[in-house]
This record gives sequence, C-alpha cells and structure tokens, in this order.
Amino acid sequence: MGRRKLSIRRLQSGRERQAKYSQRKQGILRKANDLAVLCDTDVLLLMFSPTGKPCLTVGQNKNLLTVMERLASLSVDYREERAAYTLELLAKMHRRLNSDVDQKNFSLDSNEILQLKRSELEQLRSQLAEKSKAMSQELIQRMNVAVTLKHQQE
Amino acid sequence: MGRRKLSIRRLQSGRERQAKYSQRKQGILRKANDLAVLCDTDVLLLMFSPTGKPCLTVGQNKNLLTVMERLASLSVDYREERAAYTLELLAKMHRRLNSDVDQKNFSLDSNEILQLKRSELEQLRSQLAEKSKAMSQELIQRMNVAVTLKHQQE
DNA sequence: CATGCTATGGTTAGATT
DNA sequence: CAATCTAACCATAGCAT
Repeated sequence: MGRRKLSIRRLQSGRERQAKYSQRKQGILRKANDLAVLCDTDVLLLMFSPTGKPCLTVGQNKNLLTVMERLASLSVDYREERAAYTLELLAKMHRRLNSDVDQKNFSLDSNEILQLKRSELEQLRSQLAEKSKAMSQELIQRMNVAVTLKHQQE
Repeated sequence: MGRRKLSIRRLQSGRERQAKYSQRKQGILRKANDLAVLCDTDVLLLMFSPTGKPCLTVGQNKNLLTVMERLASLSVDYREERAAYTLELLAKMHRRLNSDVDQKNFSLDSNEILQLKRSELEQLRSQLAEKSKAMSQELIQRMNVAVTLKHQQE
C-alpha cells in the first residue's frame, strides 16, 4: 500500500515501530468501526503501542465487559472454550456481587455436557469446595482493595 | 474500495450483512496481524459475525487472558479502568481454576468415558450456585463492614 | 519526532459464475 | 447462495518538512 511492498516482519528500530504503529492504528480503527456499523456486530479491538499505551475500542454502544461476557456465554464449541467457560462462571459471580440479582441461571447447555469419569467427579467436587474457599478469601481481600480505591476516587 | 463507494451504515438485509462480514473479516484480521508483527505489540481482535459466531485473534504468541491482564494491570489512568480492574480479578481467579484443572489432567480415555447424566450435572451446578451465592452474601456483608470501617477512620 | 504528501500496492463493491 | 473476478477506491511506504 505504499511506494514499495513492506515485508511483514518486526521492524528494527523502536522508532520505526512506533511510527508504523501510529500510521496503521487509525486505519485498523476505521476498518473495525466500519465492520461494526455495516454488519451491526460486536467488534472489540485492543492494541498496545510499542510504548505500552493501550488503545481500546468497542463497536456500537457496547463496552468491554458486555462483549467479553458475550464471548463467555457462547460456551463450548470455540477455541477459547475453557477460558470462556470459566469466565462465564466468574462473570456471573461478578454480576451477583454487583447487582445482587441474577438468580440461578446456571442453565445447562446440552453442548456443554462435561464428559468426566465418575470417580473424578467426586474429586472435582471437593476441589471445587476447596477452591471456593480460597477464592472467596482472595475475593474478600481484593474487594477490600476495590472499596479503598473507590473511596480514594471520591 | 470497490466499484462504488459504500456509505457506512447498517446494511439492510441480514444476508448482505453476513456477506459483507465475510468479505471484510479477513482484511481486518490481516491488518491486525501485520500490526502485531511489524510493531511487536499486543493486538487483540474479537468480532462476532451477524449470526453470532465469534472470531478471536491475538497477536504473536499471546492469548486472551495474557492481553486482558496486561490491560488490567495498567489500571487507573485509562477509560475502561473499572472494567479492567474487574477483569483482573476474574483473570486471576481463572488462572487458579485453570491451573488446577490442567494439573488434574482430565484427559479422557475414550473407552472409559462416561457421559454424565444431566441430573448429576445439575446437582453439581446447583452446589456451585449455592457456593457462589453464599460467597456473594458474605462478600457483600464484608464490603459493607469495610466501608463502615473506612468511614469511621475518616 | 509528528505530519503532510503522492505514487503505489492492497482492499473490496458489484458483477459474474 | 458461495466463490471468483476486476474496476475502482483506499491505505500507506518512503520522503520531505
């Protein structure tokens, strides 16, 4: 797209990388936005400049968590399956914490049937119990931090 | 970039949207990848087709959580700060869960696989749900305590 | 360094199969 | 419809400032 073809490999100098990033960032942003509008879809684009500055855009009037939860809720058939599934769990817990609503809704997706040996199920259960305990402790700690931060902001 | 200029607005028919999505998805994917390679940066692109199928790519050899955690770790100065913070929480919890699962090596001998009955899964899930609920309540209580304490200090 | 300039190569809208 | 084709349109590499 320029005077000459540029082979796609890591640019040598940090300065070149920063310059190229600046040049191309706008282009990708526009493309992502165009796609979101034209196709009425959720698009999430997150990039970090070589200097570490993040650039986050989410199509339409969505936000980061909305889109991540959408990914999480899709359950099992895609690549990031396990992460997504775990995120679903966590996201739901998060929502409970924040809104105190959203009852059971741990609906079972038939695609999502776990194939475990019976003997492992019990193990899993006790693990889950232990994990829950550990998680709640960490969560409590972190929520305290969150509360502190919130106070500092205000 | 075609025979005529296309104005950027939601396409009328679902069919058009799907077609356009297919056309443009590849282009954006390439751009995102090019940027990641050229500038040696983290790039995360998540889009959903009009039919709901997700497409997730992360530049280089990173993964979703790595990049999200990077965003989260930046904390305070950027727009999505609070969401990022929440995700940090979620991501860390996720790592704990995930590492456990991996350690446990749930790889399944196909001969011995038992497909869990739905009722058993429901049971497990309701246990989880209860756990979650109890945790939430405790957390909410503790948060209130924390807030109160904080107030008293001030 | 960041911005502006164009020749050039890349992308894609609409048509065709 | 999905895949391919091609004329237009766009983005940008290398410079200049």
